[in-house]
Amino acid sequence: MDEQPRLMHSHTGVGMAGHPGLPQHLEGTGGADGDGRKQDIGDILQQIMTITDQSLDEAQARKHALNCHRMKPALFNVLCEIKEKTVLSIRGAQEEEPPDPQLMRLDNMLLAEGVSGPEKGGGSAAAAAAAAASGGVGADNSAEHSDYRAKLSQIRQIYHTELEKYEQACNEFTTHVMNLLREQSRTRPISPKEIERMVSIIHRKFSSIQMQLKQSTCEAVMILRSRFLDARRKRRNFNKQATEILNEYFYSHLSNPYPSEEAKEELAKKCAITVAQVSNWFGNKRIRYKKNIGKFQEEANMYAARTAVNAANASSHGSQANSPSTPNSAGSAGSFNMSNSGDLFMSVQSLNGDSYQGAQVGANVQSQANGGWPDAPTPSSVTSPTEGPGSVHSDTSN
DNA sequence: ATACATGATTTCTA
DNA sequence: TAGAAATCATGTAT
Repeated sequence: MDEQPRLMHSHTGVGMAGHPGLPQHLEGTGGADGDGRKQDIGDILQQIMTITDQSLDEAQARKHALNCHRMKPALFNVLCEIKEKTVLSIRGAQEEEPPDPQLMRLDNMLLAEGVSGPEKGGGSAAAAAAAAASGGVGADNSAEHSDYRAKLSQIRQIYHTELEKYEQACNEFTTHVMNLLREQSRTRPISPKEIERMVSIIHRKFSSIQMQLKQSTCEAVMILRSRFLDARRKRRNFNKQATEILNEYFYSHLSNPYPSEEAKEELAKKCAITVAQVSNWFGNKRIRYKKNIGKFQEEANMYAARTAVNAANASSHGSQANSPSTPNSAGSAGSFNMSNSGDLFMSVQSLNGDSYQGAQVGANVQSQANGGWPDAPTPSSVTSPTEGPGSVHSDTSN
């Protein structure tokens, strides 16, 4: 650092502070030694022009020589003048960029997903929100959530280290360029504004890289979300017990398989699923049963038989006077009222008749099924829509 | 690989 | 707004 870099100040004019006694006008130095000076300037320019062709050491040496050359201040002034004249065109390129809407969107999303926000909390909050939206399934849900959170924090960590890396690289590069410019300002005039501009260009470049990082982070989060939190994707079949409970209710209320709100809650509790899932299940079951009764006959028989056994046990144990409530659950008796006795009776019948053949019992169940459905399909075999111990039609049409 | 089963979602209707 | 119907997307058995 033998010499301070001399930055060009706007409109400083040709008289540079660091160069007292400079010739104000080169062209004014005519006469005898004019030719000599022209020759000198020609040399300098030639050296400048060829400086890039030389090796680094050579160039360094040449640079030093140029810096020490007696004509150097004069050349510097000429460059200053030229710069003064061309600075307008540079200024034209300067513009204030508005905040990029896409970048803002990415930032917002990363913030919302808890990737770029304050340490923890954000992520778990987002996960909880998403879980609530997807209608969680209780136990195994929390495991998936911790998995989700772990993955999210992994993304978060990668994002932050990458971001830091980019920022560091950006700073390093900026200081490097600024040093370079300062260094160059010894031989050519550089205004602070130019440096500022250069820095902003560098920052723009790096911010576009950052944007790519943000973009890919967003994508990763979206993929993670859809993979872990989209209810459809992570559909799990209910466990056997839950399905049995639901089926038992369905087939023992076949004449009116529309559980009340309380009944749904009860079922949801027993099955460890949500009320909405119970509603879904009954919706699906009703429509699928109705669409293809034949296919469900075996199942219907099975549950009817099971219900019958339960009922038989119940009646043989206690007094049979007021037993016809819920077949298998005392707790839910209150809401399961209508048509229970009919179902039960039928089931018992079919069992007692020791003809536990799919077709026969199926016919029983089916005849029952028409009872209360708003628009149940009426299979030709079914004749008695009300109750049907006697209406066994041996429907085997499947 | 395929077909079927099944829970969830969407759209429509009364 | 609950439920029917159609559809989607995944789970599972073959």
